[in-house]
Formats: sequence, structure tokens, C-alpha cells
Amino acid sequence: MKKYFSVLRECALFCDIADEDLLRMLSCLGARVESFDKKYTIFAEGKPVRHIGIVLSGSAQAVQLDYYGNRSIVMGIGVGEVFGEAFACAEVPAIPVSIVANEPCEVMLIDCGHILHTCANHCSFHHQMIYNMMRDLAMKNLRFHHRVEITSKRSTRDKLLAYLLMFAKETGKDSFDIPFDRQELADFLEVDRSGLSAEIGKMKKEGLIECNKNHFVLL
Amino acid sequence: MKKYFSVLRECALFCDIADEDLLRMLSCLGARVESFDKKYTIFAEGKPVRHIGIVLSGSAQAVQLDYYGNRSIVMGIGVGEVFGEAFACAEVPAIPVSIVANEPCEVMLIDCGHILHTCANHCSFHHQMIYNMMRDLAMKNLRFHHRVEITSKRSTRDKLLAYLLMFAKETGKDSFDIPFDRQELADFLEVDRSGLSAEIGKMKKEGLIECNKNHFVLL
DNA sequence: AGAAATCGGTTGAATTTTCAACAAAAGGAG
DNA sequence: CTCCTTTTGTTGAAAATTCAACCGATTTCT
Repeated sequence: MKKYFSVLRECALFCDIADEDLLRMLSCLGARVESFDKKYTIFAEGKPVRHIGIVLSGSAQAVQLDYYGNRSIVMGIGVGEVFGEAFACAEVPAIPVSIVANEPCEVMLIDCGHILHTCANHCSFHHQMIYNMMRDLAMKNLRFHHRVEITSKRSTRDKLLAYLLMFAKETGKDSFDIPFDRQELADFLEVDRSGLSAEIGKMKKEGLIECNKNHFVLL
Repeated sequence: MKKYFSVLRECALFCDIADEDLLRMLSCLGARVESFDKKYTIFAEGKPVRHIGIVLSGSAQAVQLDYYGNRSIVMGIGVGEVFGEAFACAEVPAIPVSIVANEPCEVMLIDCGHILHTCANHCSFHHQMIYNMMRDLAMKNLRFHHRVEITSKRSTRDKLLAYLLMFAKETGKDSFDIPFDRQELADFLEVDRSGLSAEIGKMKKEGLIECNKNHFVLL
């Protein structure tokens, strides 16, 4: 487990928890690590989840498929980020999205009940973890607000610009790689891929942005 | 304060807290009640918030205004519901939405710090409240997932249907009043009002729904 | 290295949405 | 009750998105 400490230290769920406590905690929590191939569905839409996941390597996505097979990407999930916690904490009988491995990845799985409910050993870290979970959920909420800000824009261009500006603001740079390919970006922005490609082309010509594959520069 | 107990008992934040503790708690938390006129901005976009709000009567909305003045309604906030908690818990320097009174309303305001951090009196309820706050935030997360499911639809009709079906599923009825007028519904679904009116008209003619003002029936 | 699959850009046509403007209906104030 | 404001429905034109199809380029796999 120790090799994952560098990731876990950055994970919101383990904030303010000392290294020396971590190993004991993980054992008490029954944490286990699993590996998934690209495209593997880690949690399936419509099913309940009792576990939360922490991405240790690779990346995943929260994905929704509708009636007609249209995909929408609700959020990207990178190294150190948690997924499934909202569903596990709210104890929903059917989760509204699937969590899909975006590339080969390792995930730490923890039964959420073990986190939230004091165990027989009367471990002392539960309160801290509940507090951390609360902060994590508050941050997730913020991300949804940002997503609404982006997708509420009516035109493809405004959505893309809102997304890129948000990215620039978060990273503090105006040159960055986004974690999506074209189709994924379209499915995140809720627009048509070909229209998105066309719009990116126009914006390049107008000198608004530079773009090469998934590398963008704001001008 | 006692006259608000019937509301507070239903509030997710006070779940599993006994009536006899409530009064003492509210005093310790420094809870105060304020009244706001219709359209009053309770929390303003761009500012930080330290307080959470609980709607005691009336209703409010979380509203975002963009560049061009386009409004989008992020969520409706009814009696017994909490607002601002995500921003206060995440300690953001600038909140991304405004909270606006949708009609005359009474709101209980509580400094979030008083909830999350143990006070000098060593009150025992903080842990329970942090737990409740966590559950509340998890439920809010779910609502965002549902909102994404609705607004990710590409057409006005599909968005409206998704919204109505969601409403029917939550209330368990296929006949209900929605909490929005036409313009508000359009701003929630992220579509044009006139187009929405036209679409509702079509769907009535096709026998898909009945609709009278804000009362809808699914057929 | 070669074949297959994926990805990204382009195009034109069809469909929708948006926009602005107007009129009818409903609701409130005096 | 009447006037004024707000809300809702309608319309037509303009603009944008979607859709399907195609092709070249890149990547992946054997």
C-alpha cells in the first residue's frame, strides 16, 4: 500500500491524516486496490454502490447514456480524485451515471459504511474522514456549478470559451492540455462533435486560440 | 424560534436532533431569522459567504447571469431546504451564483463556522451536524446529476420531457404543479422561452401532456 | 511492416433553435 | 372597475446546431 501514499496524501479524503496513521486506517477500512482496463465499467448506471473509489493511476469518467445512445460526460476523474462518494453517502438505490475507466487504471475501493460508521475498534479517524468527506462533497458541488456555467451557454463557441477560460483560471496558465479528445470534449460540452471541430477551426483563424490536438492556448 | 420547529424538523441539517436540544443549539449557533422581499438578492454572485441559509417560508432560487444578461436558474430552493452550504463549506472566495428570493420569504441564517467547528461550550451536536451536512451535500450532488440528465438533452422537447418525468418520479404522481413560470422553466432548461411555449403547445396537441399554467399532467 | 481501427476535420442539407416583435390573457394596484 | 404591468402564446426570419457521410492522418495491434 505504501507505494500509493504519495497519491493518497493529495486526496481530499485523507487530508490532515498523518502518514503513520494511514496504513492502519486503510487496513481497518478494508481498502483494496483493483486494476481496470481501458473502457471497463467500474460502477454501472442503475445499480447501487456501497463503495467509493479513489483513482491511484490513470483516469476515469462519469458518463451518462440516454435513450438514443447519446453520451454525455458528467465529469473527468483524475489521479487522487474520489468517485461514487455522493451516491454511497446518499445511499441511492440506483446511481444515475456509469463510472468508466478512460485508460488502464488502478483504483482504491473502500466500503463507504466503514468510513462513516464507527467500527468495533473505535478508531479515532472517523470524525476526521467524515469532515473530509463533507469538504470533498462541497468541492464536487462547486464543480457542478462550474459545469452548469459552461453548459448553460447557448452556442458551441461560448461553451468552449467558458470551458477553456475555466481551465485557464484553475491552472493559472493560458496554455494547457485538456483531458478530452474531440468526441469527449463534445460530449462534455453537450454539443455536436463536427460542429465543435468547425468552431475550433474558426476560432483558430480568428486568432482567438491556438489548438493542436488536445493542447490549447488562449490568446 | 419555536414556531419554525415544524420546518426545521424536516430540514436535512437537523436530522436526528431532538426537539429539546434544538433550541439550545440554535442559540449556540447564533442562528437568526431574516425576512426578504420578492426579488431580493440574499447572497450575491462574486462575494464570499460564511453563512448558510435555511428557507423557513416562501422560496428562493440559485441564479446565474452571464455576459449578455442571460439568466440560468441552477436550482429552486423550497421550504426546509438549505442553500449556500457548499460555498461556505468549501470556503470559496467568490460564489458562482446569486441566491434570490422568489417570493417574500423568511430565512434562517447560521454562520457555517459555528456548525463545523466545536465551540467553547463543547457542544456535543457538532459531529451530528457535520454528518448531516455531509448527507445534505451528497443529496445536492444527486440533484446536479439529475439536472445534467435533463439539460444534456439536445432538444427543447426532450429537455421538457426529461424534467417532467423526473418530477413525476420524485413526487410519485403524474399530475403536479411545477415551481416555475414559463420564463423560469426556460431558464432552468436552458432553452428559449418562446420556443418552449411553442413546444408545449405541440405536445398538448399531440396528446402527450395536459398543461394549464404551471400545472402539468403526463398522459 | 501492414492491416485495422480510431480520430479529427470538412462539407452540405435538414432540422431546430434563437431572436425580435406583437397581441392576447391574466393579475395587481389604486 | 379600470389602468397598468406581467405573463404567455404566436409568428416569421435569421442563425446555429445537428446529422450523415467522407477522407486523410494518426495510432494500435498483430
